[in-house]
Amino acid sequence: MALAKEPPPVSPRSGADQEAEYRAQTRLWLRLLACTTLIEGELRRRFREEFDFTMPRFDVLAQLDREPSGLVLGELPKRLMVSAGNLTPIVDRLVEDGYITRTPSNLDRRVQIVCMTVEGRKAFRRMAKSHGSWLAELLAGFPADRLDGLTGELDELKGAVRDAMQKP
Amino acid sequence: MALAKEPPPVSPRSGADQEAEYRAQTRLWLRLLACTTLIEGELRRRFREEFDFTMPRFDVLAQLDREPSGLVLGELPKRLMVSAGNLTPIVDRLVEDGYITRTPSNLDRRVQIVCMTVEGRKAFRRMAKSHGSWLAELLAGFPADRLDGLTGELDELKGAVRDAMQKP
DNA sequence: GCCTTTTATTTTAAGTCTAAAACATCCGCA
DNA sequence: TGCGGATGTTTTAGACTTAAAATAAAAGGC
Repeated sequence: MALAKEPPPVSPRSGADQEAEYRAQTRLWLRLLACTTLIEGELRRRFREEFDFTMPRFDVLAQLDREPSGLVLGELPKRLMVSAGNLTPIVDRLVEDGYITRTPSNLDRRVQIVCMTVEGRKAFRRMAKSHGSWLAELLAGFPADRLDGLTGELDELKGAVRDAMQKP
Repeated sequence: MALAKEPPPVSPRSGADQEAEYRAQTRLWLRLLACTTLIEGELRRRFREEFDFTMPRFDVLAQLDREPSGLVLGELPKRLMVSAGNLTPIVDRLVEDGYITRTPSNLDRRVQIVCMTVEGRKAFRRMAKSHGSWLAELLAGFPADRLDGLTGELDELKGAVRDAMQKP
């Protein structure tokens, strides 16, 4: 297995190279953060202005929309990557406002099942439509034929980060 | 002006195509958000565990580190893309803890100038070093020779979004 | 059948964030 | 000089966020 020979492929790496990579990584991170912040801020603003709704609330509805038979409450924190305690007041308010229902399971009284109501589903569809067109408007200037390529790169990035977090 | 002729280059676009682009845009947005959330959460966790510090506080110090002569307070919200009101308590606490100073300008008594203290600078350097190595650790699995390419794509994306937000 | 451990959820404390209102000061202009 | 509008900052009200502690119920070992 051709290993040796050519100029050091990996190990005796110069400090300058290391520094350059650090900087490149930091630049990437800052850009990533800037893009997300920019888009998220604009979407949040429109949600608030148009529907007097917040993104976390919308995110919960989006998950439930895919599950006609409802979802175990504990599944939401995992899917939305937020803490469980965080969801309690959000779900509370969605129930209060009539968008979803929360019913305890008969098999395990610790577990609750949340399910979208008919009105909730209607409201969600309306908001999702706007959400899609806002996104289209914001991303219109980015070439459509490179959307998937960039998504793929980000997928790889996500996988790499997840792996790095897994092992330690 | 050659407008007509060839198979519709832009307008009579099929609904299916439009739908496909919507989906591609949504996928991109979700991936972007997932990557940012993942990395941000991990960095925040480490900041808290290692230094009992938060990222917004670190971000403020990072800005001031680049400005030896200090910065007008009003510049911070712009650079960090957060609201002004948000910074007040953060700056308050950084002053309280001795990392920075806040002095009113003599020319304009509305304006305040914030400046890092010696201890603040020392603490920042220590944290920035860890921050860099954490990032390197998290991004280690992503090919180094594609960092700049991805950063460039994100730059374009950011520009496109900014343009879209400018004109409305 | 108890007792310990695990699992699902809520509560609490502290911090971050925004939008909008309130304050304070400055500037231009008559 | 004094007034009206612009600008810099803080305050307020409301929502989200996490981590950690508390509660409640189930599961498993003995």
